[in-house]
Amino acid sequence: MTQQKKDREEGEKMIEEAVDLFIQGAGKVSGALLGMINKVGGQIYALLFLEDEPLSLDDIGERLGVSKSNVSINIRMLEEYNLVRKVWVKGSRKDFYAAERTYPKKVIRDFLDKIRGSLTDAITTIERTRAKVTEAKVAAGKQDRKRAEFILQQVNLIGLFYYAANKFFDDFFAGKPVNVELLRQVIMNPDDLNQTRD
Amino acid sequence: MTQQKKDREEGEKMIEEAVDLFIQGAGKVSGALLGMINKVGGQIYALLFLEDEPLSLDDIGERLGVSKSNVSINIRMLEEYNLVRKVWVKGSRKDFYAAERTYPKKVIRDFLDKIRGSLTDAITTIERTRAKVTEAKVAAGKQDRKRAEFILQQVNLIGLFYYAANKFFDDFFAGKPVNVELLRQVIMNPDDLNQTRD
DNA sequence: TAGAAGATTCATAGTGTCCTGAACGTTCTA
DNA sequence: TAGAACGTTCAGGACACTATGAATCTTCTA
Repeated sequence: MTQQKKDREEGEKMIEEAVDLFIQGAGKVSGALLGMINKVGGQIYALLFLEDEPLSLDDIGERLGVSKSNVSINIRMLEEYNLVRKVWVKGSRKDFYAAERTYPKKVIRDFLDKIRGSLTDAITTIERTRAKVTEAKVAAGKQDRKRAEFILQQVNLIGLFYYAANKFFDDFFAGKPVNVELLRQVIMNPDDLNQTRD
Repeated sequence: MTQQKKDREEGEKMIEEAVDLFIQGAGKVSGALLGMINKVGGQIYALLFLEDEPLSLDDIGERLGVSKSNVSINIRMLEEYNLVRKVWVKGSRKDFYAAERTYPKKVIRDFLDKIRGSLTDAITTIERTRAKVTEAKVAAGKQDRKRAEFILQQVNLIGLFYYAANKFFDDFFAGKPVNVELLRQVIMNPDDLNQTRD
């Protein structure tokens, strides 16, 4: 075997190792994020993303060391997320899949939407609580009225953050200029702002 | 019983219902977020947050309908997050707890830090993959060199987003002005940017 | 110093998610 | 039309997370 041929084989091996690295990383990150895509889902996407040619379920399962049924389920999820599309390959009865190249757009938007959903939930809760306490205050005796006041004050305090965060997302998605200062002020302590100045 | 007294009792009942509402919402939101604080943890914090006086483990467990051991474990977690502090109450041997009023600052920062951690992981993976493929390209034969090129192109593509997101967070925490446009461009489709203009 | 009061730890059980191989249904082809 | 080639579904098992009551540990006090 010539030295050149040895080099070529070494090169191929290294490429596959690099892909493995990428797949592994993708699995880790997907698994960590808000329960949208699980580890194997992320790995499948990563594999297809680095693959020029579409792959079959068997290809994917074999490459990732994962059962075909698992691949089947996860790839359907990826399809629903529009992260992957079925591709027809001439002369084969198998289904082949290729990665959509718009990865971040879709996933990240869904990720942000999920956070937004939590913010909306929080604000709804805040509003409802405020309304109910305000109503109760009217009927309440002196003692309870004081308690109601305190609760309202606390609820308003917590509202500060959620409204700021919500406004940030709204503006961001609406394409408006966003005011980060509002959020920064609510999140950071003044100390932190000073000490991180460079 | 006078009408006034009835009103007062009604008022007190409504206030407690409002607090329940708030607790319920807090549990839901906590449970949904990145596995930092679980449902009961969120509920405990919510309860203490609306309570003027500090509460004991027994108080909390009874109010939330949850075992004392559960409260014990969760409150320790809240203490570690600096969301709650132990308070000494004259004349009692029990531990009492009160909510820190700095809620959003700490939790939200940890939340963002967790996202940042994922971004860092992703970027590390991207860098490593890039390095390895680049190295492999040298030794590779013509065929593999093409594959290496393709992989590099793909990795760079995905890097676009992660670098933009990472820069956003860095600038945000450093107190620098942030450029949201970069992120917007990577996440949004041009269509979306147009159609959401108001 | 016994035991009461309080907090924590532990073994156990419930729950949800994920993965697998086997069973199944469908479509093609010899 | 039998059977091969596929993809999907399903029952069961592994695992992580959470909640519970009992057991344990610690501190106070009668």
